[in-house]
Amino acid sequence: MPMEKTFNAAEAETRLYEAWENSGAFKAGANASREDTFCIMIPPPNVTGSLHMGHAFNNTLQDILVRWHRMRGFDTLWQPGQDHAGIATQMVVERELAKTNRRRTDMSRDDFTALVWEQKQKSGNTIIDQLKRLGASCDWSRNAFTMSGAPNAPKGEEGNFHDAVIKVFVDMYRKGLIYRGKRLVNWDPHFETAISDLEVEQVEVQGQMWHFKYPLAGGETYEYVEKDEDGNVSLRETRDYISIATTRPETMLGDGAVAVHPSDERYAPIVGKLCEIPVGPKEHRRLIPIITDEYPDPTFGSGAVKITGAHDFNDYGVAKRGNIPCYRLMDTKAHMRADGAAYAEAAATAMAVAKGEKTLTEAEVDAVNLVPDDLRGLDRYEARKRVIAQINAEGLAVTVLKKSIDEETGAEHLERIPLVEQNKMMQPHGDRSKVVIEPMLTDQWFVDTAKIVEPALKAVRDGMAAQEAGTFDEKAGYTRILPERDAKTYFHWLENIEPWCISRQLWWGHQIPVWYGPGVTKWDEPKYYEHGYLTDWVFDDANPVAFCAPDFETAKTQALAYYRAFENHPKSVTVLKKATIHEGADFRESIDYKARIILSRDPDVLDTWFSSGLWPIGTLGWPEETEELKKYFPTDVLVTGFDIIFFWVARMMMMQLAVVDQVPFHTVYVHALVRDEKGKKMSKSLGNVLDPLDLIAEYGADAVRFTLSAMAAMGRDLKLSKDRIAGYRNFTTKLWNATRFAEMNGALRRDVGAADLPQATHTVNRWIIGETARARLAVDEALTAFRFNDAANTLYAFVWGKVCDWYVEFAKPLMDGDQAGETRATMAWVLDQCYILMHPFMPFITEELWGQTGTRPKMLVHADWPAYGAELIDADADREMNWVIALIEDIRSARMQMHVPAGLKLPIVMTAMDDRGRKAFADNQPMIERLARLDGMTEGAAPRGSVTVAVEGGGFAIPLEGVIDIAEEKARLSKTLEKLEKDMNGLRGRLSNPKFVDSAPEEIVEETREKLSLAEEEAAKLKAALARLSEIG
RNA sequence: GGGCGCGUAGCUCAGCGGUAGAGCACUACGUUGACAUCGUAGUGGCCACAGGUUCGAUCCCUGUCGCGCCCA
Repeated sequence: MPMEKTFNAAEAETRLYEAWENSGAFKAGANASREDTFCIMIPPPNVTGSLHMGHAFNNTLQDILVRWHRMRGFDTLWQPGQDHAGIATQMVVERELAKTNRRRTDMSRDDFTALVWEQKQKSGNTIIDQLKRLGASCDWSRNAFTMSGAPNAPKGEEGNFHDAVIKVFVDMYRKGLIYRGKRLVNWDPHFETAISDLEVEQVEVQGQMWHFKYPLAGGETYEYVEKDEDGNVSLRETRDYISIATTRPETMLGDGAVAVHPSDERYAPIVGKLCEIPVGPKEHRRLIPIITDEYPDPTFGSGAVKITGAHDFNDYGVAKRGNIPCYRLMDTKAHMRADGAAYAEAAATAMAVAKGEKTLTEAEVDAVNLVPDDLRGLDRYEARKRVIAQINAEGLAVTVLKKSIDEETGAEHLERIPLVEQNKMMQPHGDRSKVVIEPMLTDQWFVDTAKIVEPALKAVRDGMAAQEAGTFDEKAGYTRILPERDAKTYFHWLENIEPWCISRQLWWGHQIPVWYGPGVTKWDEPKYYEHGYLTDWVFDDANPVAFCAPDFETAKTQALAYYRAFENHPKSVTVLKKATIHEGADFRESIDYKARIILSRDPDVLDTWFSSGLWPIGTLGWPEETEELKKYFPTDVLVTGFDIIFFWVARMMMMQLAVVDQVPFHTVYVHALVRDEKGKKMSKSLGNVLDPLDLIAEYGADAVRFTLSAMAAMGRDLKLSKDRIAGYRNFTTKLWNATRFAEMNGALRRDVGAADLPQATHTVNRWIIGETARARLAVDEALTAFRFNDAANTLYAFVWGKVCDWYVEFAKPLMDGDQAGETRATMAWVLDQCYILMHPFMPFITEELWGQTGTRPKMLVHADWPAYGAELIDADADREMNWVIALIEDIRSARMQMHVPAGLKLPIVMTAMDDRGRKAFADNQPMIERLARLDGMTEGAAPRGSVTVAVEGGGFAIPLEGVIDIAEEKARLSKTLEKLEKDMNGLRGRLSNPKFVDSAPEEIVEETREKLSLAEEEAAKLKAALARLSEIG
């Protein structure tokens, strides 16, 4: 059955993908013919996600590497999977609940996570199916999930990723690499969870800055002096206050101090004194100290900064340095706190602290609610309004004079109004919730990154050094990041690493394997406790003890050991040594003094990136010593976007090194962003998103893939336009039609086995075999260096520019000559090579052509990648064909410029020619005549009125008496000559410079001389031709 | 403010010490045993600017001007 006229991508893609999958073509180790392994871990997409252009790009590159290695016989694994995307997934389910007016908190945690699992099972396959449409050759039988094997995972979600995550947490905890502490974190009031710095987006907003007066305690006054740049006094007044600027007046309630720069002379007289926070009930106004710190910028605002340690990162630093208490003002929804003792009592406590009469523990400070009773429970923005109103009402706002003119009377009014500056400012927003992040002092778990960062830095330092030195070794245990620029990003981040907050106040995720029991305070002598027991110890609820273990039973064992270690005084009635341990919701409620101890599990879950940080070992079955782990770990290449170098790459490096003491991969290839054709980032709100699936439907997956690879210049964003994709779709059609031509001419390998190299004698055939070898070398070299665009462009130029444009044309007249047999064999071989070399880039059409053109022992996906190289390049054939091509191009060009009708066949006269030229012409005369539209060649002098074609080794004349426009031909020759002479001048200039001849490398000088002599030769011919023309014209 | 980049043909970009390449777009002409999703020919560049190093700079160095991105 003859081939269809074009490739039907939509029909073939599904069919071919199924054929690959059904035959197990993508399974780990499929087609392996050598010991070497090659393993890529997919960057796990969110389980609720769908394929976007970035994924398409990322996975196309991975697939190219994977298919290339698989064809080369490597034992290859492309490990797929998805991550559970804590916040994002929980958000999807909560949004779904909201449709029926339900909330997560209306149900139990287990019921909620069951719903999330349902959602996962509903949407988890979407992205997998999409990746399949792209042609991704992952081993889907090994598909992994970062929550697999979690305690309440439904059937079909078994696996041991959960075990791996928990084991790592426990191990790191025991090694002291994980700790819990009260820290200022980015709090998302919408999701009511902490999020990491990396999940915060800074957004520029129009902000307002209020200026308030903090009166000095006891009505004290001081001389406030301002000086200009020259040191002259520009303002001097007596003040009884210090002026503060703030963008967040509601946080004034939690101020612990006012800070000024130590060098700021304006405030020197009042440093160390107390001032009053100008808000809250008058009778309980709090006093706070004026301190010095390097943080305040004397040139900004008033130079004095209020310090609210619990709600601002900079202030937190100042508070820590100055030992200033951090009073938390808000609850998890960022509403003003409504808990704890009444304001009067809280304010009194805070006063005592400020005066140094009292010190509080961290927990005690946190219990102090300094929100005045009338503001309790309000939203933070509502509270802000009220605070401002109260201060203004009291006349404690800094004011400015404002002039207004009465429109009727024309009278001027001057009034004082509060100073409110309008400033652009950066405000933190949650990248998922889009609400304003509230810095919040909370208990969280942290990875002590400072302790594990060094090996991760060293591995890449070593890898980059080796790369630089050209001694890079994949097995050396270090890692390189390509392009180099991204290694800089990596270093920069890791060298300035902050502790990593890994706890999230979510329900969906790996629950932290820590159980809390009550602390124990032990006395030297037994006392009668309030319940009437005689005892030498008492539980201390405020300071619980943590037991970290993989499961409750183990935690229980630890707890027993812990509690029993408290020796009991012989006189004690209660005996801790006989303590029993139970698991429960809240140990505080369940303690009794017969030492029945309740352990309650930390409700928080781990940051998703903590689990995806273990992706390389976790997907391979760690902590079990699986075959796959032994075989494929460390993996080879990670292909990822630059935007998750911090999120993921750095953390994988740190964690794999910390857990198994090995780098997870030897090479990280970082690619850039796919943008729209105008260079804008694709975003839903801009509406400029190109959906890869639409593009695949329109142009075929091969065209989309090829476009992405052809544009994948390292480290450069790619601007994607449909025109470009259409161009590469045309390329697939070109290959298809070249095959059709071969089919029509019986030049296919039907029923021929492996693609053996044909025995070619004709120059044309020897030449294209050499070109094929060149292409294979270039593709391999490019892919080895991760230069996907070079590889793709090499293939484009070879298939279209060499095979289709020239070889197929040259072959036409050979199809019924003496060399017909070898030409058919060569064409079949060349096309096979095209399919093979193109397959990693365009898997579908090449597999289809492979199948349609012969009965093959294996599918193309498993075809052997060729190993031939320079030995197939025939220098003589090369030279000859290049001469022929140049001649044809020159004749075509001359004809076109002389306006010779395209269909007119012309005779040609060889005016002079060396032996090599004669041979080249004779060998290829039918092709030259056909492609240059010639009709017979004679030798002799150039006839009157002919155009001249100069080639290496000689020249031709094409008689055009009557057709030729002499002026036009003169212009044509002059133009060429002019260009040539310009070149020659440059070359002569260089050669006549003794410094050039002396210091430039010999081969450059030689090359320059050759160029000049060739140019001179051609120029002479052109001049002769011009002279002839002058005679007649 | 700090860091990392980028300014090359109308557009999108390669190249990165030996006087510039591709694709698309554009113009003209279309015939030959696959292909109009095509063929042939052509137009188009002080390689941002100014200095420096070098026999030689689009390429290396310094500065200036524009433009991105990341982190504050």
